[in-house]
Amino acid sequence: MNNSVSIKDIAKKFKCAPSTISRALNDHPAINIETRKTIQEYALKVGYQKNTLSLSLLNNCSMTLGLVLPSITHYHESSMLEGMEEILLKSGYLLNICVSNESHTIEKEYIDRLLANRVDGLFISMAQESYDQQLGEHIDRVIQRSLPVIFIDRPNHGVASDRVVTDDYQGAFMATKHLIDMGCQRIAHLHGPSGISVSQQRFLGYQDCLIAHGRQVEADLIQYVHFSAESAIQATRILMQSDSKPDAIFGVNDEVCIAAMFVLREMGISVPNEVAIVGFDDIPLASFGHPPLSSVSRQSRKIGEEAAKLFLSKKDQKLEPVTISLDPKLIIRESSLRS
Amino acid sequence: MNNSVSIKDIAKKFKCAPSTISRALNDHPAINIETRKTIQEYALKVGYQKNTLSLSLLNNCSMTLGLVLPSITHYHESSMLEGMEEILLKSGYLLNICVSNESHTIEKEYIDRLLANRVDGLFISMAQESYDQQLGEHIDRVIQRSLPVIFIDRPNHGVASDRVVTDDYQGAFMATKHLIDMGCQRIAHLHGPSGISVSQQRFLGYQDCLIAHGRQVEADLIQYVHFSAESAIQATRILMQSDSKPDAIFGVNDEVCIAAMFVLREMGISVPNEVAIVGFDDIPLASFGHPPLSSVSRQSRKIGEEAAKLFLSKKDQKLEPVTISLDPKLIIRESSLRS
DNA sequence: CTGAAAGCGCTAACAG
DNA sequence: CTGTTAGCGCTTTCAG
Repeated sequence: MNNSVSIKDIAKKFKCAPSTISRALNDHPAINIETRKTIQEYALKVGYQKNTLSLSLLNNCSMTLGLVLPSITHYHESSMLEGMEEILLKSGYLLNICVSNESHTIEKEYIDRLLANRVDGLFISMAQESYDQQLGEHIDRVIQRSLPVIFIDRPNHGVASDRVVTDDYQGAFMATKHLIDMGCQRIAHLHGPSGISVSQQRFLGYQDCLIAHGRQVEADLIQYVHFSAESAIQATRILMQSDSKPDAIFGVNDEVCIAAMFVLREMGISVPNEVAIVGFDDIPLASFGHPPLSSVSRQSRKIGEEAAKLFLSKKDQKLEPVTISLDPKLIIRESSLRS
Repeated sequence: MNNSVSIKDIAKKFKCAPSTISRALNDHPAINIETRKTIQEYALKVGYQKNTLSLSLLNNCSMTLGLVLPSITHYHESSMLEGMEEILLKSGYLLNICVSNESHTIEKEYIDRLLANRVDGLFISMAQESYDQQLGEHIDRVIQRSLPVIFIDRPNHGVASDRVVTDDYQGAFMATKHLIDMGCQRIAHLHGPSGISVSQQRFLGYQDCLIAHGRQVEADLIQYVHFSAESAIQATRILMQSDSKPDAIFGVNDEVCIAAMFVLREMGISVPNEVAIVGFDDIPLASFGHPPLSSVSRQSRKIGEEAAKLFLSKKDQKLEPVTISLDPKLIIRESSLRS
């Protein structure tokens, strides 16, 4: 399957030692400048491509990184990936992407493969299953190898480790505060899947803000959803059909809020006047909702950039674990603007 | 950086040859079953992890693939990626992802890196720049190495090669036909970036359908956009402020249509009665638009699955180049339903 | 049943 | 300025 030409092949052609070719190709000053040129040209002509695998073996460094994510179809994740790519492109790294689909088994399998391929570092947003069942030994194993591991969004069960996150708690607090400021009295929450840090933090921010303003956290006002729009349909209906209807909804992400607005429209309930809405993530389509959706931006792309930079700064010198926490930004649009 | 234990280390511990350890770890029947067990247990205990790089070097096969995409933040791309992952997970492959950001230079750089890392195959959706400037030698070089290359969505300048695509032409034709059937007289098109196959095919389907129904293709009814929602704002305004307003819009993707509906709402123009709309891609949020957006589904996830399967079927036996063309599906929702 | 040796592609130390 | 040699981690003949 592989027709590739090696340094030895070139050496034969020039009737010299492989090391000479190696040096010439690497522009080693000890080699006659003329010879260097000739060899380089020939290499180019025959399409010589350095085999990095051999170097990885030699130098114990593969210039390859692993990224393990529960999914990739949400804007936040793919945008983060683009941020990482941008930084890593310049540093010569290649990124192995692995989608765990929230499964612990798959996550473990992928991590094994990444280790076998000797990635130089690992970025991971843990699968819900791993998180739920407190299964962390597969990752501890990686850390014990003193391989840099950087957690994204979801932490590693409180174990001190490098992390890049948005302050979800603060973002949720800000969103809830904003709804209170708008005069909303009964603020509901579309709660993300339990066990996931992102869901928990957003709920806590919501809860603490209510409490800080002398409000109750009412069980009726909380409905559990997944991160998909579909999952919010039923939840929103239940919310609005209850005896104690909310006059605001803070959703765990934008998708569920867009679905909620859809249901409200169907029910003839006006947004923001009867029900004000704030989402999370600030996906590009948020501003084109009906009405435009207020949302907490978590700077997805920047998370990726920061994670990549953190790795680059860590790879040489071992330092204490660092948590980079980005500030969320509340983007106020019509869906929560009451006059 | 790498504390990893090698087969040699284990051999020392057991005072035997590395080859014995290798065999034991691979469950070679020639090794005493007892010894095998003991060695395997020890390996597990000390966290031995096979170094796949050495095998790649040995077997000329890295179990690693490359995926080069112009971007990853659109649902179509990330969903396709998930489809690929699902298939490749079972076959033991790891996927290197590279986002070219439509730049030829970056694309080339990434392909070089992938080749240097000896990927066993390459999936690519060409950057617009490469496409525009007919720059294909970087990819021809890959093909000449007889490395399997599978084109996704965007073909390789008509050169026969393995491809997985949705039939964009047919999808556009169906969408346009549907608008005609709904009684629309002046069907506008939000045309994607020129030079990109996807844009061209969708335009051609639109054009040919109009012609097939005795309509004219009017320049006034065509506005160029990018694949982002923002880009459609201005385009839609121009369309609706012209002397010859359209009564339907077929957009190159769902994002631009959602933005178009937003502008129409602002202008007080009703959808679908004054202007009917059909998009492309059927993103998850399409059904939650106001009104729900009709769209042509291109089976994004399936494209990824088919591409992965195609690679797996090709890797052993060399066969003639194959084009897998998936049928698009028109999903009719309110945005185009006239009574 | 187990060991020794060669080799995948490359570089770097050491000689010439 | 260039060649020789060893070795990264592993498997696989070929011998014992």
